[in-house]
Amino acid sequence: MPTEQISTRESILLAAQRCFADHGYAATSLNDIAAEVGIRRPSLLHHFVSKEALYGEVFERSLSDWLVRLEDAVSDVGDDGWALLDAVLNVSANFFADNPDVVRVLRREAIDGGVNLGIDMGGVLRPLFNRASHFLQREMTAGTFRTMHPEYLLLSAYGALLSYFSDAPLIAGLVDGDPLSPERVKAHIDSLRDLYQAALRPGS
Amino acid sequence: MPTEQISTRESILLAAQRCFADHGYAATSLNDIAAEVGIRRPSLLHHFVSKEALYGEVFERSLSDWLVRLEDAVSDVGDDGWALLDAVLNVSANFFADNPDVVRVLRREAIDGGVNLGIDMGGVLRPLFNRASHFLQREMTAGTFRTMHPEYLLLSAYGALLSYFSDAPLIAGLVDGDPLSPERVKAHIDSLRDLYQAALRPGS
DNA sequence: CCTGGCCTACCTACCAGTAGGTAGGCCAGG
DNA sequence: CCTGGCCTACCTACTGGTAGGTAGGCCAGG
Repeated sequence: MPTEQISTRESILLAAQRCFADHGYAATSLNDIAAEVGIRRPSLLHHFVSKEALYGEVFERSLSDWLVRLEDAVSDVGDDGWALLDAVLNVSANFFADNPDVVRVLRREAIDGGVNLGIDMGGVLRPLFNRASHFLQREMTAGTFRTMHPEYLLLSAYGALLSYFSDAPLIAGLVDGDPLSPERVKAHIDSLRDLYQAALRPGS
Repeated sequence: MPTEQISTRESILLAAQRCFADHGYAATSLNDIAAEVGIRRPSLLHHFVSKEALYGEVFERSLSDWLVRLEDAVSDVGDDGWALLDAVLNVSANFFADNPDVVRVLRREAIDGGVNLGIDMGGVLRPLFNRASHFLQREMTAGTFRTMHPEYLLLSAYGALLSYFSDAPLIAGLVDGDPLSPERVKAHIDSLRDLYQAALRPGS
């Protein structure tokens, strides 16, 4: 197997992802990214036609990286509602913990509405959202889950899951120790599972 | 009673809050804010010594507006755990719904870690966080609430509550209708209450 | 009453610095 | 020889911030 040395283009994408995650689109200059890679700005623009194009590629990769991981997880598990829920939680949380830059890029875009650069994040996520919503509805009518409003449940879960990672910089100032350490990430996952199992268990 | 016309300084703060909420600190120019007020940039800098100072004031007001509202709510309600939980949820959600710019400013700062401009958001929130954590712990050992890890529970609730408002631009693309409409906000509050009541009810 | 001085609030004109982006040259490897 | 990848040098647009000036309100002193 060949020693897979990453290309300059790939280095740029990685550096850009980190910068965009740390400081946002506007506060990141192409000089910052180029410096991190170790080249000059015009050389960077040799690989990407514009800052916007570079950002677009970073964002698209971030989103699709998460989605394919999610897709794999739900396809692996059978049709058991609880197992599926657990798989989605586990896969997402571990992915976010391993890729802290991705989640901050996505969150920033979510706040902006994904509109500023012609990115339609809602359009991409909507089918997934509807699918998850219908799944929950089905399991609720089947009696597997307690009946709740599936859309709001989903949005709450999305917020609870994502915020721990996107707001890690703030949370680091609230608790002791690194919130993204394996132990703390596991504790967060366990807590979320416990929360939603208790809330969705039908008896009550 | 005099017709309280707002001062230029106040107009600047309001315009700045909207701009910073919509586009973030770096993507907002003093020209944008000044134009919204209807004055020139140097006139704006007559009222605030620098962009950073202006942002600092906007942020501080945003945070303290929320905190005093919260403080009022918890002081009004007695020592009943469930009522307190409900009050915090209601007051926060309604405040966020009425002040959608505030929550986006705060969320942006949370992602940045509140570090970029010398703002120590964690330091301000930590006492509140600890107080809430101890409250939960007490109620759990007293048997009012089911036993969970209070800190992670708190962080999840924070994320679930806040994200609905901070990510409203994205959510607007996921569901039909304005997520910040009174009906949808009420539905979100009801859903959250239902979720946490089910999760925290001791029997199970 | 009015007049000079001081104040606030605003303006235009300008500064240095930095942004994203382009033109064109150098050079190693195929 | 030519192409890909990198460079320096440059451009225009715009940033936050400053300098200096003006219009008008307030107020004490003559």
